[in-house]
Amino acid sequence: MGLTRNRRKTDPEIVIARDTDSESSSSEEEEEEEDNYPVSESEEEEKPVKNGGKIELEKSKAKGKAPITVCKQPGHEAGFKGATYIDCPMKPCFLCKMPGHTTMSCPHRVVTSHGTLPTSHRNTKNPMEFVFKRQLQPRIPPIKPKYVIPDQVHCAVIRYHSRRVTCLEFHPTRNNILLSGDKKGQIGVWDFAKVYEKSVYGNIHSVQVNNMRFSPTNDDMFYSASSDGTVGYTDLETGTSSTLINLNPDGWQGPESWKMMYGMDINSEKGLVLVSDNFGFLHMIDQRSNNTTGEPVLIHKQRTKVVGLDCNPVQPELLLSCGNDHFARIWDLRKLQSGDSLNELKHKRVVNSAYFSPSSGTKIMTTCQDNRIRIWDSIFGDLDSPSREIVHSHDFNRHLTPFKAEWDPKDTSESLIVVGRYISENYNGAALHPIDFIDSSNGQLVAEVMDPNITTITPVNKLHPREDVLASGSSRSLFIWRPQEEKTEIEEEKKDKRIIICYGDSKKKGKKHKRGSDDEDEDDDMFSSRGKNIKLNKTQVKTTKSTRKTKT
DNA sequence: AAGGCATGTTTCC
DNA sequence: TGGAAACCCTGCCT
Repeated sequence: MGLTRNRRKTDPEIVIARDTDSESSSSEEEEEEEDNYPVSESEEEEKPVKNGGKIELEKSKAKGKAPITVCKQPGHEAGFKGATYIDCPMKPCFLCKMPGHTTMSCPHRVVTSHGTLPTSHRNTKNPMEFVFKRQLQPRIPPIKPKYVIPDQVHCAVIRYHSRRVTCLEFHPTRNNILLSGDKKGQIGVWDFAKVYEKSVYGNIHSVQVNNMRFSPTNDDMFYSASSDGTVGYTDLETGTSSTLINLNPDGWQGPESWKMMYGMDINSEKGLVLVSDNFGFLHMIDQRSNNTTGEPVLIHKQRTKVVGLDCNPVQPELLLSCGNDHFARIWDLRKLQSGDSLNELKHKRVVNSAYFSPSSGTKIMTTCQDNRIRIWDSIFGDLDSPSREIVHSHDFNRHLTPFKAEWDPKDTSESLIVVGRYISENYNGAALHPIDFIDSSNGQLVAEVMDPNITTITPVNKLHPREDVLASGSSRSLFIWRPQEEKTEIEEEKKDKRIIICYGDSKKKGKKHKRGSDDEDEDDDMFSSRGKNIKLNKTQVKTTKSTRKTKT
């Protein structure tokens, strides 16, 4: 049953254009931009001229050598043996968090149905459910379209950001413009059609960008919410930015009082920018005046982060929020009052994201830190328990941007979702972290997308609103994936020029990386060095083609 | 070039 | 309740 393994069937097409004309010209361009980066944090100053964005694979191997003892029992350990993770038998399964088995033998690890849990005690006789079935169901095509999976790296900017990517946003009308925010507060604007056209705005925020939205009334402007406690309103072309809210007008008074902006969405009907903070409050900005309206409303537990906001695409007065108090909540903006949500969706752990389905707005999907994606098939039905729970590895980790499962906005059946996977899989000796496409209506894994050159975890993913394009942020790099295409030789050639490698902090001290020195093995970028590594692994199995997975 | 460690957030007790 | 422990895949620095 249609599990397509979207791994390369042929040689990886992406070649790093090192020392070619195109590449060096790109690096010139690179420099120009990077000179404009403000160096805001002192730690940045101390960076060495050249840092090793080196070979993760070796690292993980190294890990095997220093096993972590995770229980008191002597001899019990956990860690990587090669590319395979071995768990401590005393700990609950790393995937589903249930005791009694290890990750390798987890029942949710079955290849085809990536661990859907059966519906529990659903009340199918609920009248609202009936109404839903009669009135709304007919609008949803019963036959699922054939999924087109963007499974090939089409272009990339390696080490584009100086810190890990935290959020992505496609331009609402210009198909090839991608916004990316990072941990440091910088925002990238990349035209991925003209691959080399990109810029980074470093003075909008001082720390982590958590969410970005384009203005529905002016395509050239976007909002951004940041952990610096501000909401920025920025001109896409010039980077000229104004601050619409600042929750820390008196500056740093210690961690107890420092406020941060997390969730953000726009209610275009009312012309409101909705933003949520780390103290449990919702703030509103009037788009016309660019000023706050009304008082902040407590929508989640006091002093907890409200990480996500989502306005219903059909009924914009319906707001979905989620946060660290283990709840997702549905609100009616017309009668928004603290404690007065329409519904409370309880979770076992922190809820990283909660989204209405993109076209009908009648489904809800949440990503929770208990390694489950939850689906409610109808907001009109029984919301006490989700319609489905899909066990999926997307653990919280301090080094990673929290994972969020995202709908495919183009899938009219509202079932295809994309989400990065935390736990690695042994693909012919290489530990890779695929990006999973899941049919959320049944939990089936539709495709696992990966590239042997990307060995980092990819927690940030977004599907294009109109085209078969996936954008993903992995560590400091951005990737654009498209479906496999017929390859002409011209295409092949072009591909060489589709990967941009940024030498990041190298120039901070006015010193250039050793570009001119005809660097033999100087590829400190992840794409090429990883590629090499994979080759090593391939030779082990005596083939230079196919990185076919050897999973059992 | 292998190893140390800063880092933040959540859960545990 | 607050303080401490845990943390499985970062990335930088020595």
